[in-house]
Amino acid sequence: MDIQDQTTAGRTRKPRTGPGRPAAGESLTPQEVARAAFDLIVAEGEHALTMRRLGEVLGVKAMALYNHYPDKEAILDAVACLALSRVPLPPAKGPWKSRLKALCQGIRGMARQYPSVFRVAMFRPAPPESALPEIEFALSAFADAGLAPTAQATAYHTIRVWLRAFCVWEIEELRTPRAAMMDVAQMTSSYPHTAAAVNTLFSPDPDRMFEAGLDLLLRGLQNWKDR
Amino acid sequence: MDIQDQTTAGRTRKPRTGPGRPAAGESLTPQEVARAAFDLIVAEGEHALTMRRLGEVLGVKAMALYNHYPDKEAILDAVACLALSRVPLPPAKGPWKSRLKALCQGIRGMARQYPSVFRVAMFRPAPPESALPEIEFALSAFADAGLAPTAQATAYHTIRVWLRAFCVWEIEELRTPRAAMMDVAQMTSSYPHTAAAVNTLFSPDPDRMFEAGLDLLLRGLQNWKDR
DNA sequence: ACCTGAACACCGTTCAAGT
DNA sequence: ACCTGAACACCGTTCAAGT
Repeated sequence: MDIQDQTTAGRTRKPRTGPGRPAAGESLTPQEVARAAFDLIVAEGEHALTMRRLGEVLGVKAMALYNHYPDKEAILDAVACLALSRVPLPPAKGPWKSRLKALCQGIRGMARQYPSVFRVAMFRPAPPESALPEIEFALSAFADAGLAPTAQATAYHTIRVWLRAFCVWEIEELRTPRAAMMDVAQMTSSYPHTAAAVNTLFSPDPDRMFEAGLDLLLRGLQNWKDR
Repeated sequence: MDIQDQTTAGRTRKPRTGPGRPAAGESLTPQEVARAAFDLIVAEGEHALTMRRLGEVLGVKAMALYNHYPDKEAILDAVACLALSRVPLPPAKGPWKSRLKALCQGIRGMARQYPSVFRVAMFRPAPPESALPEIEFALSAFADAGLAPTAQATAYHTIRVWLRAFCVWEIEELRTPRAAMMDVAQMTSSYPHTAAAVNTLFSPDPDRMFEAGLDLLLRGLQNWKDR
């Protein structure tokens, strides 16, 4: 799935009446705006998304955007919604643990591919309907694990919260150069357990952390009848 | 448990009386600036923390702050560090599960008491040394659970990530009025598992979610030797 | 209906100048 | 060493005006 779309990337909005343009595209649409915002954040980071800059990309003055969204916040919501729609659902086959792992890996993959957008979208409330397929997929797997409906919902919530935060952590971890390790060894002299695990604590391997965290959660899920 | 910081709680900067000027010989300290920023965010929210406003609170012009911090980002880091220092460590007695629960409850309590600050501090990298007591406390509990050092570190990381994100979610959940429930029921007609758990999914009870999530993680920890 | 220019009320930060 | 005034290069957003 390639998200880069050259057809809209460098296009400047020329006066309508272009015979090549779809009729519906004679003026800006909210979709176009959201898409351009998404691409802009991908290309230049969250800080680059300003109303003026976004207008420029769309060949329009900043003020024109207010014809399609009430404010910048609404545009960011739309970006979050767009990001959510890009998460692929794996096939609903195989053991429940595999299905859940595949789902989580898909979300993590999106986070790694578009880290800036993921940061923005992360804790922004998205309209429920766009998340329903993902929710149903997860709940179905939990059902196969033997959980009652309420427990399914609780389990989904817990894993969702962990996964989103893990991805944000990973993005930050990969961004910052692992340089400031300095003399942690010295500081931990009076903390024996910390000293014994200092490498895993202060130079964690994201892949291992992902596997381990997911494993921990799925282990806890086995025979989890009481919630 | 009282989170108020005894060492600085009562001490306010010698009143720079009114809009007046500093008494001769007195000058701002980084501590004072960080503390004022903390209080300002608590009182008026993150958006209220601007250099000009913070200067005003301290009886000083905005530019004076740059004598003590290189930029606003550094001030936010200091606020994060301050927040971390407010988390009380429970007594290191009793079964390991109880100790971990108490630790998590303490952090959650801080989040609920200072939600705005918590949001700011959340995913901001704090200097490791200020977190060492908390880390040692947790690792010691994991050791009692029978985990090897590497597994202790992994478990700590996973629970830390989940807890931080849970608190951010809870803050958002409590802030937004549970009004937009609308006709989810209708939308879920083609998603049977989602429909069966619709109440827990879309009107979750934070307390129950906290208990359940923590329980899930601690359950997964039992006999978790392989990481 | 959609877009623009100009303006408002802000930002963080730099810099030269004061004490 | 610490603080200030003025200025710079931005923000999001409002509003009246154009088409």
